Amino acid sequence: MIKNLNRETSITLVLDIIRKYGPINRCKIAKRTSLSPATVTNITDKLIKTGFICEIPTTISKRGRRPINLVLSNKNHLSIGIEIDSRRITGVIIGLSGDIVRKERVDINRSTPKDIFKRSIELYNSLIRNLDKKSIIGLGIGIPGLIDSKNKKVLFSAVLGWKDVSVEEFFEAIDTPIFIEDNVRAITLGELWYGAGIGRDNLLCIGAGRGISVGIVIDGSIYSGPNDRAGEFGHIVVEKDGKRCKCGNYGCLEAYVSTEAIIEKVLDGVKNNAYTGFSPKNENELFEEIIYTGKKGDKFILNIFEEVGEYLGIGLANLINLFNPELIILADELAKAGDLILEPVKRTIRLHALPPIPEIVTSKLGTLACAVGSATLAIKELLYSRLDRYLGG
Amino acid sequence: MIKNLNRETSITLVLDIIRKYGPINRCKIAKRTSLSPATVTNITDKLIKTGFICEIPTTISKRGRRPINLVLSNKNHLSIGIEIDSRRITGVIIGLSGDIVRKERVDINRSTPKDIFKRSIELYNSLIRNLDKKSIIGLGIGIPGLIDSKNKKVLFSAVLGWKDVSVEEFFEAIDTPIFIEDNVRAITLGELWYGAGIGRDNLLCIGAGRGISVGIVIDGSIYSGPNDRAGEFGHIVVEKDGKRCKCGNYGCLEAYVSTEAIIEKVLDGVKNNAYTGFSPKNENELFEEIIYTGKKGDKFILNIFEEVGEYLGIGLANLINLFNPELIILADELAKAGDLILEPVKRTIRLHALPPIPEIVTSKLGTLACAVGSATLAIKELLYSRLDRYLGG
DNA sequence: GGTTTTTATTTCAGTATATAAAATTAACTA
DNA sequence: TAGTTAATTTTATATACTGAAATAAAAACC
Repeated sequence: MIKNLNRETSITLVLDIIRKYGPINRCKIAKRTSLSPATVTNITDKLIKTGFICEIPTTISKRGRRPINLVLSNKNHLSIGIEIDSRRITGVIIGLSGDIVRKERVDINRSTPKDIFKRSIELYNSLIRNLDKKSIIGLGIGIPGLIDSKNKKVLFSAVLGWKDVSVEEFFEAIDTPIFIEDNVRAITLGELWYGAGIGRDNLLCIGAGRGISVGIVIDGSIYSGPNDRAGEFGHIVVEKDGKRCKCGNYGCLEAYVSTEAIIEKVLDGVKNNAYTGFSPKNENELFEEIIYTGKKGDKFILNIFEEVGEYLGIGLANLINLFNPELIILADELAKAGDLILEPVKRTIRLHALPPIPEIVTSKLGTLACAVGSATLAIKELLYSRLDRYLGG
Repeated sequence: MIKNLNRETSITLVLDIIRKYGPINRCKIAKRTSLSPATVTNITDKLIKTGFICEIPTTISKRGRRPINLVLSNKNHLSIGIEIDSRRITGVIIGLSGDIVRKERVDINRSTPKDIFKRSIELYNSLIRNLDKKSIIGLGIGIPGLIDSKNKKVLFSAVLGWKDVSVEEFFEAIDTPIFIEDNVRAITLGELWYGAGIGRDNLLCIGAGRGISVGIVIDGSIYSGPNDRAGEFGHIVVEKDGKRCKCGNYGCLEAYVSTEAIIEKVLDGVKNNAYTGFSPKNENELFEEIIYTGKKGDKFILNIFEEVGEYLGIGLANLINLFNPELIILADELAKAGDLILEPVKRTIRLHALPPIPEIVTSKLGTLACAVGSATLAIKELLYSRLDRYLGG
């Protein structure tokens, strides 16, 4: 049990400031936390001794004693993150400040939970070879679908074709805390702590791939809703009595905006002899090929992104009107399209969203976002809930 | 300045529990706050001495010493709330537990800020006659429009026809802290603390009248967004390229769902000899008359509510998919329609929202919601930020 | 009816955290 | 070299929180 609640929160407060605004010196931490400099000295001493943070030399030269900057340390505590999707498993090791220490990726075909988790454990073991096991603080796993992260269950995953899969049992052999999360929330956390969202407190992260959902950051933390069902962006209605969606309803955003919808449109066009330079080659890389052709200036493809962008723009305008975010990050597959999709999106937003229009950017962590974000799950848990175990001994 | 941050937060914690779950005894407070019983005794002693809470006798009879229940006290601290809208000014006095001590309402026609605030001050003085001025903790004012509550400015109000009105100067004569807030957020706060939302932490409160917006409650507190622009529910697009909205765009929810849109539809029908028993009488009470006719079973009116309800249902389904709220409260003018609108709304929601479908209810505070919520602004500020001033001396 | 059990609350001594104020350190400057 | 400025640390102090024991107040038991 936590022996003293206040001490815990003060330490977390300081760590939070260092994470968000580091490198930062003790004086500034004191100001930001409204703790006294004396307290900051006490806390940072402990944190340095336990290896969470370290001092780095300052070169700036004003008058007075030079401030000593503090940053999260990447040396003593490492976290592992694994992204599972239908085509591959991606693993990373990151330090507390989000630096990627190692990364590995394996392609997969099989898709039974048992097979996939077996490959995941192989990947985990490969990643941590030669590492001091004491430095590993946890393993986070990002999985597309409906996740019960508290009970470590995959309730449903359309992409993987899973239903009611309990994750914990598969990882019994691994002697480190395990965390699972829905892939888009993992991406959101990754971008918030270590990516495009650093220093922001209210942002939305759009995970657009086969499905489309939104990671919601409110006052610096991820909002999942009381039943973890928040962020079902794909099924908001943007056109009453519109196109039929896979969910059975009509006019859902996902019916218009998803890699599948785009691929379908393109293939339809090709089949009907549309004027385009696109011809499908690798079954598995269709979307990437479409983007490639689009970026070369293919009018047919450009038009499709124009259309899709308009729908996505309406969806984002709705989000802006509701959430008034500082920033919107476009992530996952669709983000690969870059300006191809961003341009029409931004144009539509200007028409439909009430000002202020937030910045809209693509993912900074790119294809590693989910794995990094998953690793961040363990770091977050450590910094917010498990600190005492490290500070006590 | 707050002398000791930790003490402050513990006291607030305890007060919060008493507010949300009171009447409640010290033992249960200790469990809920994870403070020790000893600490709870200390804190509650202080709170009793300063008149924030009081003990009430317990009648239940189990084994063991009877618990002593604690509740917020209505005796020593009172808050005034005033709602300003285009047709009337409504004032209430409430105690800390939300009990309405007094209420008054005046009709107005004039609408210059100066006139309206003059009437508001008259109302204020009338409300507080014979009261011990020391017991008054503040005055909250709810105003429809875009409010800068920090700087106490009305940036824009379509309903009142105001732009850039600084509120503070008008109330210089009043010697109590003043708070202003957008009317829907005030309603939301009122319902959350003292109305249909008691004990809930994640809910949405739909303020539907001439305009339509949503008060968002996340983890027990109201989310306004970094620029106070969150909740612009009226301008989310539910039908791409749909009906033109006053804002200039097409397909906004507000174009379909608002008292104005309903009145317009009804009058149109009457003009075109629709088969209906409705005939407009009092220019100012049109909407109430429509509801009255509808509740009598008039098919024409019922159909209109059916149509409008379908649009509102789609809007709410979108909110449910995004926010996964525990509860949705329908408030303001449209709430007066009750089941007339709730039935079609619920039906549409079942079609378009992903489960779990939250409870959907109408405002509990009714026409006093905004005034009560405005008064709550002062109470909230007192409990969260001004406690030390009372506990110190 | 008195004793025991149960539960709620309070007392009290001890611990530890935060603070203010003063001291120290470490730079630059005149 | 002394003076100025700014960052950090030291020190003594105050106090919030806790655990454990004590007390209070009820019902249950014999």
